[in-house]
Formats: sequence, structure tokens, C-alpha cells
Amino acid sequence: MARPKSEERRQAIIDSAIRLIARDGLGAATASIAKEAGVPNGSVFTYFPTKIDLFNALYMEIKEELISTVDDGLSDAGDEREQLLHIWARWTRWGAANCEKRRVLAQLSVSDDVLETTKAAGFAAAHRSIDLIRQVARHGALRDQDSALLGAVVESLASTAMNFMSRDPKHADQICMATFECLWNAVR
Amino acid sequence: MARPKSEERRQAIIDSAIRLIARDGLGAATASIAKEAGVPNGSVFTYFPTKIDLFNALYMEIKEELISTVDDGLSDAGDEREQLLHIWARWTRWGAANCEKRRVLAQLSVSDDVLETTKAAGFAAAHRSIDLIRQVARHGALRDQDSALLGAVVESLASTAMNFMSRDPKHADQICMATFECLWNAVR
Amino acid sequence: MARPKSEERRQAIIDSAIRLIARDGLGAATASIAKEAGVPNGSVFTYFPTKIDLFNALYMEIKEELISTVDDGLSDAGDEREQLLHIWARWTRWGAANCEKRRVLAQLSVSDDVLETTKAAGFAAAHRSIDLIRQVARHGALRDQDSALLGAVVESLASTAMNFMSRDPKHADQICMATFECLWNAVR
Amino acid sequence: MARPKSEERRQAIIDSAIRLIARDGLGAATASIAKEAGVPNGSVFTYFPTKIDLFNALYMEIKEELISTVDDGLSDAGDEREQLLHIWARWTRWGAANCEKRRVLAQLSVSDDVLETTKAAGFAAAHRSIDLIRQVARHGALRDQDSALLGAVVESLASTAMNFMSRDPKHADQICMATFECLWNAVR
DNA sequence: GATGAATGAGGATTCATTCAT
DNA sequence: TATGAATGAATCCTCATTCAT
Repeated sequence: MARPKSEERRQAIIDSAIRLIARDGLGAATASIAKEAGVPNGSVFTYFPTKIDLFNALYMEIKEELISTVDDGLSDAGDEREQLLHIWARWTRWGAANCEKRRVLAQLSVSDDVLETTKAAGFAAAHRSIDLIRQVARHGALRDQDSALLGAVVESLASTAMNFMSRDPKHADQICMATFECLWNAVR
Repeated sequence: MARPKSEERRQAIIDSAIRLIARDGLGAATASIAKEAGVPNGSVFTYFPTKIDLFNALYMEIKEELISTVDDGLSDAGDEREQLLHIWARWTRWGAANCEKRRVLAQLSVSDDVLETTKAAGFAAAHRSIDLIRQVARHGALRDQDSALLGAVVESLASTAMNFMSRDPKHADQICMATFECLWNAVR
Repeated sequence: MARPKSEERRQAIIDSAIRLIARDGLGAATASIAKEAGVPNGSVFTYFPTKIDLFNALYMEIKEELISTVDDGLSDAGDEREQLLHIWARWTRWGAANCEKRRVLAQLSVSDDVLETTKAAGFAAAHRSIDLIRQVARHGALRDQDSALLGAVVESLASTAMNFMSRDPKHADQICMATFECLWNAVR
Repeated sequence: MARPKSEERRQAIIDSAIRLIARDGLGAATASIAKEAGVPNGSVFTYFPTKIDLFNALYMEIKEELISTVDDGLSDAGDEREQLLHIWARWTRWGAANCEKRRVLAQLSVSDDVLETTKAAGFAAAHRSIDLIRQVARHGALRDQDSALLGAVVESLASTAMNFMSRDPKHADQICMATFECLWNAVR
């Protein structure tokens, strides 16, 4: 091939999209995203054939970052409770620290433009955490329900926790611990 | 002395907006909303000066319907647990049965176009439920946190429950009871 | 007739139109004019069948006020020069003091919506001044030209003078006298 | 490397705007301008970000054409009087021959949408003529006034002259000479 | 591949005027 | 006559996507 696509440009577009979508919602214009990224507007479409493709890539990108943050160091933790706490703390702190990414992820999660297959892939990538949660919850109130419900419950609780943590950074740790307690009681 | 604004027309616009926003998101065109409501496009703006005003009216409208549904019969219920269950069942069943309204409410809740004052008003209207929840949670994991966090936790759990209930109507009652158990354990 | 049109309302509309057109141009909405005048929007059309009729009425109203101001005390003045100075001073001072009316008149004068017949009527009403100017100019550079040209020259000079006088009120008198000298030399 | 903006298209839009604004006023729709220019409506906005930008470009475009017409051959003229006559004749004849441009310029000159900076730039470009006029007028009635007043007086007189010249082309030369005499007497 | 102009179908909103009350 | 809601064409501008260079 004549000139390979530049990973740098791709990333610049992704980063710019995160900034603008966090600020303006999914309606942010592709041209603005290009401008903010310092690339010509046409380039967005050489890296992402359509805006919807960009959305899907964005979703996976952020989700993967989140998951790798959460998984990191997981096996070193102790018993079930400690492992779940490890996940919870890393997850919510990442969210509190990455406000824009969290907001974008929230928007994408409810958008019809992010394909079910993409969402499923994101879900699948989180298998280590999910396995742990499932194990913790094996005797709890949701024991007989579709395991997707369990995942959704945890996710929505995390989302709420992150929200409050980033609004009130001084009490972030408190909120993290208190919501963890909630979670533990809720699913166990 | 002149022709009064027609409550009927106003409602037709609201109903049509619910239908279209549930289907197309907040980007649904005002012209389509008018068309679906059977009124000329200009009429949308005689009832709601801007699209944002329509959003805010929509939010309050749905929120109020939800709250009155939830509050109805509340005082007849027995002890704390039964009262909370009453609320939970009415809330989630309303959501499962009013899929469109629930989806619209979800979209509006995360939109910057719905003013904080509107959201606060919606919150205030739910005081009966909130009081009960606060009482139930007075010794629980969130006892020392901002009470808005408690509200948000409950709301996000409800939202998740409704979601699954309307996707899988056969198991709606099971899901309702299982998530109630979650809630009870989480906050108490 | 059941209820006679109220002269007061008519005037309120005219006054409000002057204010708004001075500020927003001829595009000022009839509804805003009504609001500013404290009358219902429909009333504009019971007093002026169309917006264009309002424009024409406005033109005549202001023109007549200007002319009667200018004519007032004219016969008492002395010789030709003094009489012309009398006119000039009254005219330009009126303009400097009635900024909004002057601006509106300027807009209406170049608008196609003010009918030629209206403009002609305004012209005719100014006959006393025009006669004087014609007399003064009977030996001057424009002596052989269409007398409308003479009128237009004087008018455009007056307009320029008023403009500068209202922008720089401290030197209004100086500007008035200097431009009068111009006028006198130009046409005589 | 990409397709450059086409000077031809830009000019087509400008020309079309002149025609339509001369006919319909500044309210001429951008879509009509595009249609008349034979370009898609969106293209107007690739050349002029807003209608107001178009107005400002139009103003400068016409003003520059006028100035270069007026300045052309100026240095070859003889004494002060002949030089001023040169300017006057070229100016008014241009106006008589370019009715549409003159009307558009008149509209733009009184519009708030043409920025003061644009007007100032137009004024500055006319420095050769202005210098001459100032010199001619150095002992005249306006000698002690703000030189902007002098400019405005000349401009308003020119505008009036052009108006009558284009209405009555047969006598255009006469009108040109007679108004020149006026000007000479007025400012000298 | 890179660039940025070209495209034209929408989008929210305005407004003169009409007309039901 | 008074009122103010009703009407729908018209307005400026946006934007995802394409494509000439």
C-alpha cells in the first residue's frame, strides 16, 4: 500500500471525539471533531467509514481501557470480597478521574447507534470481572436470574457511584466504600 | 375572549413527542412531532416556545405520572418493607408497561437540555417515596452519604429492573421481586 | 359602529413601531411591536390592514411632525437667508433630538414598501420649505434641473448633518451652522 | 492538494447577490442567491460562513470597484478643480451605469450588518479621493469640522446625483455637471 | 492516502396574516 | 371591535458523506 494509515491520526480523532462528545453529545459534528484533532475533515472517514463506526470504535476503545484498568492486579488480591473491592475501587476511581470518557461511554451505552454486537464484545471482554461477580452472587438475590441482569445491576450502581465521586472528589473514597458495601449486600 | 389554547392539542403534541423520541431519540424533528400529532408545525411553538421547553415539559409530565402511580395506595400498605415493596412494584411495573415513556425519561434524565431546576422539581415531587426510602436506609451502608446518592442508587436500580422486565415480560414479576430483594439488602 | 377604534391604541402602536424599527430595522416583527405597545398582536391589523400600511402611516406621521416643526415660526423670520437658516436649524435639531424617528424615516425612505404616492404626499406637505428653497436656488447651480433634484440634494445634506449632530451633540450647533453654510453655497 | 475554492463560484455568488439584493433588498434569501448563481444552497456557506459575511464581502467588493474606477487616470488630470471633476464624473457615471451595485451599496451602507471595521476599510481605500477633497475644502465651510463629515457630505451628494442620473439617463451629463458645481461651491 | 470543497436534504424557528371566540 | 391562537411557507444554517485534485 502507498501510505499506511497512521495510528497517531486515528488516536487523535478518537481523543478529539471524546472531548467533543463529552461536551456536545453524540450530535457533535464530524467536522468539529476533525478540526479539534487537527486533521482535515475528510480524514475522519478514511479512518472510520461512517460516524456510526466511529461511535462503535469509541465504545470499544473506552471499554477496553476501563477493563484493563480494572483487571490490572486482580489476581494478586485476596479472597472474594477483597477481589471485588479491588475491581470496584479501580472501576469507580477510573470513572471519577476520566470524567469525559465516562460521560461518552454513558451516552454510547444508551445509543442505538452502538451495535448490539459491539456491546456484547465489550461485555465479553470484561469476563474476568464478570466471572468474579457471578461467583460472589451465586447465592444472592439474583441467583436465579439471567446473568445479564446481574451485570446490568452492577454497572448501573458503578455508574451512579462514579457520578457522585467526580462531582464531589473530596468524598470520593467514602463514596467508593459506601457504594461497595451496597453492592456487596445487594448481590451476595 | 379569544380562542384559548387547547389542552387537547398540547397533549397531542406531548404524546406524539413521546412516541417519536422513544423511537428516534432527542433528535426527533419538531416537524415530525407536529405531523404525528396532527397539528401544523408552527403549533408546536405556540405550546412550547423552544424544543428545550418541550423537553422540560415532557420530563415533568412523565415524572408526575410516574410519581402519582407510585404514590397511589401507599398509605394503605403495612410496615416499612411492605411499603417499599409497594413502591417498587408499582414503579417497575409502570416502567415495564410504559416502555416509551420510560425510554424518554431515561434520555431526558441524562440530557443537558433538561434544566437542573426541572430535575430538582421532579425530585421534590417524589418526596413521599424518598422519605420512605430514607427511613428504610437510615442504618444502611449509605446512612452517612448525601441523600441524593441514595436516591440515585435506587433510581438506577429501578431503571435496570424496568429494562429487563419489559424485555422479558414473562419473568417480569420474578425480576421485580428479585431486584427488590437486592434493593432491600443494598440500602438497609 | 359598535366600538370606535381607539386613537390611543393607534398611537401606541405607532410609537412602539418607531422604537422597534429604530432598533431592529423594518424586519421588526408585528407581534413584537404589538407586545411593546401593550396591545394584542391581532390589534395591529385592525388599525393597519397590512404591515405595509403601517409603514406608510409611519412615514406620514413622522414626516408631518417634522414638517410642522420646521414650518413653525417660519413667516416671522427675516430675509431669505434667515428663513432658510430657520428651516435648517429646526430641521436638523429635530433630527438630532429625535434619533429614532430620524432613523426610521431614513429606512422608510429607501424602502420599496413605502409607496411613491405616500412619498409624494410627504413631499407635497413640505411645500412651504420647498418653495423657499426653490426661490433661494433660482439662480444657483441647479437652476435648470428638475426641482426634485434640488429637494433631494437638500434632504441628503440634512440627513448627513443630523447624523453627525446626534453622534456628537456637543458640537451640534457648530455642525448645524457649518452645514448650513455648505447648503447656502451649494444651491445659491 | 484538495480542490481549491473556485474564484469563479465565489464571483457567481457575489454577482447573483448583487442582482437579487438590488431587487429584493437585504432580505433576499440565501437560497435564491444560490439558485440564481447556479450553485447548491450549501455552497453559499462554504464561501461566506454567514449571510453577514456575504454582506461585508459584497460591500468591500463594490466599494473597491468604485474606488478603482474613480482613481483611474486621476494623476493625469490638471489642477484641483479638474481633478475633482475627474473624480466626480467617474464616480457618478459609474453609479448611473451600475444601478444595481449602487443600490446594493446604499443598502449595505445603512445596514448594521456591515461592520464598522468594514466601513472603515472602505473609507481608507478611498484615500486618494479623500485627500483631494480635503485639500479642496481646506478653506471652505467645513474646514473646522471632523473630516468624516466632509466625506459624508460628498458621499450623500454623489448618491443623490447618481440616483437622478440613472433615472433620467438623457440628462445624466447635465446632472453630473450641475451637481459638481453644487459640490464645488458647497465645500470650497 | 491526504485534502478540503461540494452537496442538498433536513433542522429549529419566525412571522404576517387569518379567524374562532 | 377585541383577543390571541392557528397557520404553514419561508429563513438561515448544519452536516454526514462524497469526490476532485
